Amino acid sequence: MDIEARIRRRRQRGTDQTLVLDYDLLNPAVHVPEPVGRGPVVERLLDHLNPVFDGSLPPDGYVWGPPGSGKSAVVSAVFSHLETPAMQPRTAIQTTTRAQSVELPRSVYVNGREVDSEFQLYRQILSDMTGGDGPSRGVSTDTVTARLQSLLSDRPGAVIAVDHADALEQSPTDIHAALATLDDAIAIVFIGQTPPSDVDGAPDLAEIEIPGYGQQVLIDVLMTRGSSGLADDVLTYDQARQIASRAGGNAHDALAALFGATVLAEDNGRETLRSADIEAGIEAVPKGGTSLGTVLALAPNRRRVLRAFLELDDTYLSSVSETTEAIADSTRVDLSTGTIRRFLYELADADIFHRVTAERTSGSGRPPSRLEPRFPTIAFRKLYDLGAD
DNA sequence: ACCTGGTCCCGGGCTCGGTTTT
DNA sequence: AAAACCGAGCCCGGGACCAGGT
Repeated sequence: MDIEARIRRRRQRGTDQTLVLDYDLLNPAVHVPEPVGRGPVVERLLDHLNPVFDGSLPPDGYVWGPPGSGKSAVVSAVFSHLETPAMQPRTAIQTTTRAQSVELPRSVYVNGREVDSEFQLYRQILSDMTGGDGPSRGVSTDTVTARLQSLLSDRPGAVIAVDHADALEQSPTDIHAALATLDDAIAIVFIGQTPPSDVDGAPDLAEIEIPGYGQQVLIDVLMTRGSSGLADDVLTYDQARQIASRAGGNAHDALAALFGATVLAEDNGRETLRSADIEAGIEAVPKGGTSLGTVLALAPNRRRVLRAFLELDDTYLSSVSETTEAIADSTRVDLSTGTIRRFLYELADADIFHRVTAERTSGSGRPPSRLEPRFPTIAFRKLYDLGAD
């Protein structure tokens, strides 16, 4: 384990907490370098990327599958390995029959959830290729694409993974149009949940479909992550099976449930997981809900609103207006009621809340609705509190 | 008719990066 | 070299307007 990870553990671990060793290993939004049980999928992705190892670019591709099937896990793992220095010597060795050493295409991984404008998409690619520095704003979108263009003009190009493509405003076709000037210099691998036939531009791409996890593999995922992230023997096989059986092949939901269960046990000062913890952990992850990654990628003020929401007493949850007022009173947020209200409606629109229309008993006007969270609540609360804001 | 909840949109002002002026 | 200026994207505030009820 690297030193950074050791320091992180120490900062996260309370003085007397012996249950959880490393929250990152339980966090479904954090991907591990070696995903469990996805070997065949990794192979198919490597097959697709094969031209990269000869210094040329593969065709554009579309990786798709249901939520929590390991798409991000596999793609981010493979792409991070492409960038390691170990990849480079091989080209030097193979140069005997070639004129000169072959420079491999760069690989770039962009998370569509963290990108909500065209500007940010290109900026993200640019800053990835230049090692972190790039304008955050203050320049035009055209300037950013122009810089990308000049950066790629004298290189073997780049292969770009655009993860969570469903979250982007632009379809693959739009992105191609916008990047048309550097069409020969880049290959894009889109990743999404929507079947290719329903995505504009996707049917023309090489397709890699990822199925959901099987029950047994999901148990393996839980046991592997649990054994490294938790103290010894905390998670039993039966408990892992209990979680897996309710997760419907969704590794995100399963890990979020385990995360929630351990937080509950820890908060109560226990050193083992009880059946009730497991059950409550599962309950705190809505079926077919929104992923932790999406919620954590929200702008800071929206996360604050969500955090404030999670500590409201039930009496303030009967209507959006009541909830708005209560959040406005919270010390966590410093926003006008109008803005909080707008945020809440926007979050409901983004499926982060579900709006339930109340069966009004009296009064006039349109009946109010109350908000129910559609994201893993316990896990979000803990991760928010661990973060610095 | 009237009321309250919900949707939509846009202008102001902020921050950041680049450019021109001092 | 420093300072002043400018223009870009983005967040917040808020208002106009629509929807759904008595």
